[in-house]
Amino acid sequence: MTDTTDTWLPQPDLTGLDVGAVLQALADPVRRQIVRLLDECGEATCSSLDLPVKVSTVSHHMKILRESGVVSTRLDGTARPSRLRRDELERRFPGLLGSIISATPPTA
Amino acid sequence: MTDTTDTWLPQPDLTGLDVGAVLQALADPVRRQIVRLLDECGEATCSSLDLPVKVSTVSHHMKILRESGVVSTRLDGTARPSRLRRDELERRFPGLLGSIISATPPTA
DNA sequence: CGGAACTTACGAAGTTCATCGTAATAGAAC
DNA sequence: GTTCTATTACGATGAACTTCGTAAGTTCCG
Repeated sequence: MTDTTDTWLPQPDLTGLDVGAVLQALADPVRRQIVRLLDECGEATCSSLDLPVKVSTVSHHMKILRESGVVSTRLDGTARPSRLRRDELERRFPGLLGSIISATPPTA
Repeated sequence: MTDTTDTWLPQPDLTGLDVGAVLQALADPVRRQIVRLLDECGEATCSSLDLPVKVSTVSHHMKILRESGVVSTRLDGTARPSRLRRDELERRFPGLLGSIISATPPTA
């Protein structure tokens, strides 16, 4: 995975990560749920996630997560599977993502 | 310090800390600045902090930080000095506070 | 080519939030 | 007791955010 031949949607690089944007992204409960689900399944599209909001809203949240640097989104036909940027986040904000995931219950 | 004879304003206990409330509290740039300043000076009142907002606004932010469990506020005459709940936050969300503080520049 | 499926951009509605000024409260000092 | 200072509660205002429905753009497949 992480095939370099894949095409990706625009996203900030490691040095461009802003702690304010990341925290604001993770402050929303739906987005934390997305993060938790991606942590479990590895990769998912907006429509494949089981969330209590409409797909267009999930797409909006995924965009915020991507632009803040929390997730990467790959182009695969009409699908846009996203995954966590776990290693990069860990390097930039050690412990942050892990604490949040382990503190986010499945029913939040 | 942390004299048990002191009186404190109401605050959630360790098990009552909600990751959503903490992240929402730390998502605001002014509140992150307060956290950074408290990390430096140890304890401070609303009026003693050098911030680009009015004191009444600082009081509002300090209340949010206190109710989310990020700071403790002690009663000392008319003053209400607050300090970080560093150890408790570290036990509940390991690495979170440190990552945020080190990623929050003095001019944010 | 034509249609179906997936995603997102856009506009709108309702809510939440940051900020301020003012007023009220509580302690300290005289 | 009175006055002064420090803090906070309250109301208002304007911005930002979440959510939705709809429409538009892409890709895949008969």
